[in-house]
Amino acid sequence: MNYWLFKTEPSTYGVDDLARDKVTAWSGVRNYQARNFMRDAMRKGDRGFLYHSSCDEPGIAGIVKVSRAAYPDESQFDRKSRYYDPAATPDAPRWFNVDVTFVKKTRPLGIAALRSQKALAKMQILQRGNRLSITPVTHAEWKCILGLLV
DNA sequence: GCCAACGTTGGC
DNA sequence: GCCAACGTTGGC
Repeated sequence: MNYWLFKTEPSTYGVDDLARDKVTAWSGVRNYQARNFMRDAMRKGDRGFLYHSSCDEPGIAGIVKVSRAAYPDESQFDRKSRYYDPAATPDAPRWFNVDVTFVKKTRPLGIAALRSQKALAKMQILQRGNRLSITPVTHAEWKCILGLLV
């Protein structure tokens, strides 16, 4: 089983939205590296943190699980969507998404608290200039953060 | 609002 | 294929 971090802006779709929906297609990812993580490396049953960015309290806000492996992202075919991609066709989809299921809302664990942990020094989300919306989390990082949430 | 960092675009 | 310009991201 692998661990991941899903970054999202709570003003668009945050942990409370997922708690309400229970499951959602993690669509709209338009970055090749992040797509490749979903398409090539994510498996059903993987776990992840939900991370809130571009908000008052950036940090970890919830725990999720991957409930369906990658499949073509419907929004790439939708002309009305901001994620529409004219170069994508159903026969040759360019973008993929997994389904993410709500596990639980955590107490907010802010970026400063994360930075204060030596064990998390190399965590991708904390690196300078990081912009990837999906990043792998190591088992050690996962355990460290779970410990902080107890 | 600022600024650093990064990905994408497009001219050549 | 190079690289400058541009747009976006995201913490502060």
